[in-house]
Amino acid sequence: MTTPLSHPTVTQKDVAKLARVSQAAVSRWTSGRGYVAADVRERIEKAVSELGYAPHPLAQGLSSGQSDIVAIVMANITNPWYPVVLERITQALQALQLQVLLFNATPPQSVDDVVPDVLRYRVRGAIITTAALSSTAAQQFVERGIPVVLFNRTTRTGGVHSVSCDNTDGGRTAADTLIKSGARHVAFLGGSSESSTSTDRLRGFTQQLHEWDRTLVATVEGEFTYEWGFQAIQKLMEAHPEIDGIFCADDEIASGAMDALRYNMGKRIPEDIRILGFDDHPIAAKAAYQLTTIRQPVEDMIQQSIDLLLHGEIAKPSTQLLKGQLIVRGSV
Amino acid sequence: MTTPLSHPTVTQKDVAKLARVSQAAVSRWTSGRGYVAADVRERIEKAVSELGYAPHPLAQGLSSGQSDIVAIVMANITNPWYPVVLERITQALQALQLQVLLFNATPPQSVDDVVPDVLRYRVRGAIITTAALSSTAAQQFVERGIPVVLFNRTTRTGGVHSVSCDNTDGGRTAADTLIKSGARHVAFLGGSSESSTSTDRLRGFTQQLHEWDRTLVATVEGEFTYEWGFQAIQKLMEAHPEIDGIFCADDEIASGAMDALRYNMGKRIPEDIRILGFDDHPIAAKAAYQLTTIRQPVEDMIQQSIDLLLHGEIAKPSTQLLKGQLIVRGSV
DNA sequence: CTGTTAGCGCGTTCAC
DNA sequence: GTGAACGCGCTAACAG
Repeated sequence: MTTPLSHPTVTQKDVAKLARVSQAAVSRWTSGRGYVAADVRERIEKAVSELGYAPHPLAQGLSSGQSDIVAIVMANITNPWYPVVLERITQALQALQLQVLLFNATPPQSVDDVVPDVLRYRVRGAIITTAALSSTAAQQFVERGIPVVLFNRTTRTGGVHSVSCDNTDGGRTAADTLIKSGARHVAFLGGSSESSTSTDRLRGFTQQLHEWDRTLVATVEGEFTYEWGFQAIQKLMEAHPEIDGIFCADDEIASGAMDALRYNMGKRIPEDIRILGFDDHPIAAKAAYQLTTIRQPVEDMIQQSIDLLLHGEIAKPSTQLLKGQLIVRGSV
Repeated sequence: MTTPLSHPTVTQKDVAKLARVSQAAVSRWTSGRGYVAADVRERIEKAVSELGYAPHPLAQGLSSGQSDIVAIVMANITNPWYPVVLERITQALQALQLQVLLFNATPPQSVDDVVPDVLRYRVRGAIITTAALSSTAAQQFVERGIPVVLFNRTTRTGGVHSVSCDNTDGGRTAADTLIKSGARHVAFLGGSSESSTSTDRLRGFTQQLHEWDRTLVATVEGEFTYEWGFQAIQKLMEAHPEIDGIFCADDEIASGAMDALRYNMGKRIPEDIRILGFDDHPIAAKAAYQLTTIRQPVEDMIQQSIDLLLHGEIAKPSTQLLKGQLIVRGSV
């Protein structure tokens, strides 16, 4: 029995001919929509496996207007938290027979820059894990009926869903944790001041500090990188040597701060100074850091995102806020 | 002046009607192939900008058989070296107006599992950054004329290109570096024994050790993870307490080993024991590790990969081997 | 239940 | 140079 496994492009027409049915019947079979009698189905299935037929998703999309491609717009792939996000998302999507088209929006490129491209592809939906997109860009999606989910970002922009950790609540937890561990003079080492992620965390932190009748000694904002955390902490400590507790907007910043503190300034953690991060990314668990942090519920966030993408109503944008979880290690 | 910016799906036909030319003329204009008179071109361009027309890549692909999508198959996104690879690749590809379709091949899923999917999409080419694919899978690509580049993996499989660091050479450098720094009893902490990456590094290491009249005290192989490095080093040191120099198959393993050595076994690095890694991923530069390592020439590797993808001949598979560079920090 | 017909948006002959 | 006509692989009406 010869197996002509993979000749160049076998189409529905080929299957139809071999099975002696119409091409439309084959289409009904592949799509699962419409009726196909038992004997016809058998002949089709036989032909399909004989020819090694596989539907062409791009052609399917063209005629149905329904793509099975989901766009993911990312900027901070280098920040170790995002790879885990990306990995989980692609896995979840692949399990649903959806494919991931990846768009990079690293600094020279902004989210708005790549929007035209993702639009051109008539994607099924878009997950955006980077700075909030402009309202005009958002509108482009809405007009075309393409669902958008902002991941790890909140927004007031109309028409787009958003899923993120309850950063304000996390900020409060951070304050409690730091104070209870004995910190008396605390500061905040933020990420970008334009990201809701950073500002929300700061807000909750400040609020809760207030509850304890403590005030924030200092706040510095920059970017979500190791390097920035490393530099910023030094200036911060010069200006405010009394600081003995620091809440960092994410674990990357925290790891930079810890390294500067330990290896450049000879501080002990947590004896001299307590450090708290956010995310719980892979590095936080390493023995060299043992960073106490607030873990984002990645799995749930992804599940929600995909749910909204597939079943959410564009007309009623939803904002999901999931609680983070304090992971106690050795840095407080 | 009304700007009907983004009505649902404006096509070549719409442009043609507005410009009072044929749809074929518009097609020639967008593709740049074929002749278009000056006045016609002007009318088209005017209509295009008025309507905000953008070609539909999927339809382009359908009729031309040429896709502008490149598949990237990855497994180890969580290993910090790969995100930087992914970031660079997507940037380079996007600059060329090519889009990235990402496929995840994490353990339950193997490369061969996702091959059918990437095939279905009639992609322009595929870059595979994970375990070598089976020869039957490779053949599927060849039959369809889809160029494949194995990134960071070598192969004897026919029809696929491969770009990687000269791992054998890197292994030799590792031996030299360790020995010159005074190590007398060296061991190798490998990654997966099935990856050419790990075995090539080991081979060069062993060879060069031989040149120095030294033998390898021990070799252990497992996986390219922090956790494995952390555990493996402990067993290794129990069995061979005399070890004072270790070459790790990658920086992830090395960081795990360093942590275990320092925080579980009270060893000093590099005084008591010297550690050498491979890759030069972000963590290696952190103050907490200061890992001496062999940097892979990522930029060049990516450039070569894309070159082969776009201009390489499938009939003559090419194997590129690029030299790594020793980055001296504090761990030897 | 099935086959026929007509598109989806675009590239590509081939006459004019 | 240009446009009419056809086909890429598939879905979605429509009659029968």
